[in-house]
Amino acid sequence: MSHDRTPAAQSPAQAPAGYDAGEYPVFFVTVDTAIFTVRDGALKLLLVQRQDDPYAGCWALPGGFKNPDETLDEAAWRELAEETGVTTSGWHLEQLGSFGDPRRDPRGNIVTVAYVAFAPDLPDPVAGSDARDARFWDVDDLDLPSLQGGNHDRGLEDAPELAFDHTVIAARAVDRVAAKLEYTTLATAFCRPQFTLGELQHVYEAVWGVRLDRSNFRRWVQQTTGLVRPADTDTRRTSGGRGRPAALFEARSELGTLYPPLLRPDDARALRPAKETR
Amino acid sequence: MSHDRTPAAQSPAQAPAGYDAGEYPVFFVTVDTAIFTVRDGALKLLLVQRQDDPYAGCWALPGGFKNPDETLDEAAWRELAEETGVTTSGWHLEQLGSFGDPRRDPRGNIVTVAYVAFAPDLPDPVAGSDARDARFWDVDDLDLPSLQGGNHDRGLEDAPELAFDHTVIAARAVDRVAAKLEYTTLATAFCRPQFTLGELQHVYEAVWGVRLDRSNFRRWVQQTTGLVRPADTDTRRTSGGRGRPAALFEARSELGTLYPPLLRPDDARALRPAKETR
DNA sequence: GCAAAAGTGTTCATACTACACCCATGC
DNA sequence: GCATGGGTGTAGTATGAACACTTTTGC
Repeated sequence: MSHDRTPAAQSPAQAPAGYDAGEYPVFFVTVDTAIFTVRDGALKLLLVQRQDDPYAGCWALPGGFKNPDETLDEAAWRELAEETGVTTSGWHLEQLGSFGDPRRDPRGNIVTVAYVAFAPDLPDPVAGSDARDARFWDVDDLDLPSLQGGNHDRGLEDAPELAFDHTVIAARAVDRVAAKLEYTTLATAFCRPQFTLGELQHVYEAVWGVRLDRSNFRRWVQQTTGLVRPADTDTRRTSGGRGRPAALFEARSELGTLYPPLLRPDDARALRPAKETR
Repeated sequence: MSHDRTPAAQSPAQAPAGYDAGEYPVFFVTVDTAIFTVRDGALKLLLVQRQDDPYAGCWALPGGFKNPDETLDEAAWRELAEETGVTTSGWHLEQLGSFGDPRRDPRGNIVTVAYVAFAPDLPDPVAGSDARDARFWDVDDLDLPSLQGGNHDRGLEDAPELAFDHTVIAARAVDRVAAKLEYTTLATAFCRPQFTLGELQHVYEAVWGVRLDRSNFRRWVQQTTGLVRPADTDTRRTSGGRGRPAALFEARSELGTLYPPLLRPDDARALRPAKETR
């Protein structure tokens, strides 16, 4: 769904009920979602290649128009389902921020509300009817601007060209993910229902781009309340099939605050932009 | 400005340029801002009392309609200036989130983008033409819902009744403030250009509702890079006029990330809702 | 002198870092 | 056996909490 599909429209584009036309300016409202997953030791972002103008051929975050009879969250869930086939399951989906620059869409005044979603590991996406292609991109292969005015345009060869202001949105989204790993249980959202501590550690390492000490990571996870709980089953091997089989754990709650947090080393803050809205 | 003033409208409320009417649903877009200050050792929130229906007599966050020719940030700054008379100075203003429940406004489909602003200490606000009154409220006197499903309706006597979904927005805003003190330089935004370490500590104590050890706070502030810098002037006494005069400091930058953060004690997390978006 | 707030130092317990070492599996 | 990843322990250091003491002002 990339801004070009007709939503289940029921009301014509007049002024919303309750106001006379002409009283205040009106806007289209869209919802765009940055869907992340961790695969092959790297953080991946789902992008769809646009079929039609504007920005035909460019890559964009999946999104669509808000309906008058749904909340913003519901619109994001609906678009997520349409895009990935996911039934409203245990995924984590949260609002990132809104963007309303009048020049952000050449067609006119469109305010978009950006969301961020986190997926364990996904079957490869299918391109929708309005999309030429759809795939997960390694975020390190995207040419995203640094949030603190650093080096945009790193001279990447195969970096896709992004539509609209989606480079800005994607950069903010990547930053949000990295920041939230520190003080929330978000990392478990990238794992399947049952996971090993090694898999969980790989999430942190992939998102932050660092190596963590296995022993210390273990200790931190287990003494941090509300993060994981041992699964009451047997063990299985993972990570290829080598090594000793690992114990399984499961996430404890939906999304909680961690105390103490796991602060990334400050060199990991430099690589991926640090400041943000949280 | 409380949803009822005509913005500097230039385009009639038809579909935005570039699209045919009827193609997609349209919405009004408003901007509401939670303006905080610290006064008398407590965190205060600016509310205006509505003159007209809906919710006449109720208190609301100051806000207004977005214009078609401005970004969301610009709209928030404009409303902030209209409300407080502040020229676009060094204030900190950031987006909180958007709310688009179709039932949030009885007049119809209005999507609002909420902002949070931080003021050092403000001359008392003047009620606008559309407002019956305007004043700072102690956040502890507001009946805000806990974000983690806790105790709403604490049986406060003089708690004002809030319009629309502004209890939810205000609760999220309070939570955002408390969370951002931990790992950003936000606390300095509540201080005047030059301040003492005691004043800075009072900000933390007021927002978190705790007492901090003076000695440890001092040490933390001074060893944390990028938070404060000594002002090159003489000293002055503060806090009433008692005690030894204190050295003055000034904020170092706009809004930075703190490393290490100053984590509030976990009992302070329970009082004010903890989880949040950052 | 006394109260109040600023400024400095010291102690002690805890938490974090960086390793070293053993275990269980596939090949 | 060997490579690979899981699991446990430990010494040294850094960090943070609690508290004692001194200094400078107003009254």
